[in-house]
Amino acid sequence: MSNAAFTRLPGFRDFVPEDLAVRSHIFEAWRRVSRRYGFQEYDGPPLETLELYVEKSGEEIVSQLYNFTDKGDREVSLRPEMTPSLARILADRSRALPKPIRWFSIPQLFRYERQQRGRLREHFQWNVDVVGESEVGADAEILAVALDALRELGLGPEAIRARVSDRRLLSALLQTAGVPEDRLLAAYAVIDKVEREPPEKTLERLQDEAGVTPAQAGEILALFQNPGLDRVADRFGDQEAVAAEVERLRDYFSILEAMELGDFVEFDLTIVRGLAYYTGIVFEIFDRAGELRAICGGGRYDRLLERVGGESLPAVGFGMGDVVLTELLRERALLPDLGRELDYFVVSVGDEARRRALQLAHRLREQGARVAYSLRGQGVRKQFKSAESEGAREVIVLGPEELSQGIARVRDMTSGEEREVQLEELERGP
RNA sequence: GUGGGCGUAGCUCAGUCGGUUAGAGCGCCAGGUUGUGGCCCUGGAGGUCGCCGGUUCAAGUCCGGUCGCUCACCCCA
Repeated sequence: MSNAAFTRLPGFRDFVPEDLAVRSHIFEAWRRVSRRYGFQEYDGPPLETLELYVEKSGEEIVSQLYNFTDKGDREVSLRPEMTPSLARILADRSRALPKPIRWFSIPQLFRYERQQRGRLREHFQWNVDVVGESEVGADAEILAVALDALRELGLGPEAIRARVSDRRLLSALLQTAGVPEDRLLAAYAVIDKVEREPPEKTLERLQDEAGVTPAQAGEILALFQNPGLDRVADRFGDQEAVAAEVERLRDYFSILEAMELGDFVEFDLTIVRGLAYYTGIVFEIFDRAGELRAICGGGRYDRLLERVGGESLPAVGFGMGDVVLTELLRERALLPDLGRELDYFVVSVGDEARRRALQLAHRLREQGARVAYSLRGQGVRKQFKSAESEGAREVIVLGPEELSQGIARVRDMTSGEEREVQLEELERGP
């Protein structure tokens, strides 16, 4: 293999033109959709103080930070997620900004952990946030942005689905079912695993970790075995706290219905999300086949800004990574041909024609055309081969014959058709 | 962090029981006479067989370690 002296760091990627083209394809879709919804792009530094993450993100993230001590003896970390930076930035200036604040970013994020499929030490993540709006319309808008971007990339409701829950509802349900308030987080952790663990295990863990009786554990488990907002309403709707949360979620779903995105979304109480700062509606978007990790995850985090020392502002947002998304698009053959492309390749015959060809190329480039030619004298056959491999749509042939008539021969490389065009006309442009 | 699988050319892979100078296809470069690409023909470059050590007269092949990749677990941006 390669000379082992210089290797890429594990979990990091090179982007050769072919790969960068895929990345750009995705970024461009993200930016287009962001702007369509009226969001503005921002960025921050990739390196932050370690402190920014220690308490805000939860213990799980902290143990996987890509952190170190810098030369000024500062404890620093490459950013593992964007939200704390956003909170920090807004803490300074949110007061002066018109609300709601609608910002997006495409940061490169880092984590120090063993890489596996869909999970590297570095990735790009599209972050979209609405800050300063507590109503459910903001929650719906956020999910709509995420879904529209995926649609833009060719993923319809047959390919992906958004699973939505609400921490407030879950908390109300769990407390109604007997989970003490100080055990809620522990209960979330159990529920997060409901899909992947056998029911007996869940029952056991609910008793051990969430501190409920066997009967209560059974009741909680039943909630997840019979999902559906209506069922929840039927069973617990008489509880005021639960009823209010159910009502809000119904609003949320009806907004998405109105946006014609209803086919993508479903209520799913097992969606918890690991991050400690979520406070309301949370969601994750998955491929329907269920083969890949989550493509996107987000939710409401109403307390984070004040915790970072800013104004108390409600916020909702999501992150969508490039790694899993690229895998899914590749799997579904949704990546367009992103090869080299040239408008013209100029082929010249002889020295005099070559000089004229350089002038022609220069003028075409001034018009914005993508133009290339052989950088050294080569036979016509060879020049045509280069034109082919560089993806030229048309080849312009300039030789003594053409020069004497003031024309150029233009060959369409797809059809093979060739026509004569006045040089002046070519240089004047379209 | 724990466990499994895999490392031979840029890519996909072959390589017999351990035996001499490690192969193929694709790709790349050059040529097929300075007027026409795709197809075709000819030639070429490119490998310390991931790395280090061990066994052996002899290691791509067997053993140990290590690094990398990968899958699962843990966890989840």
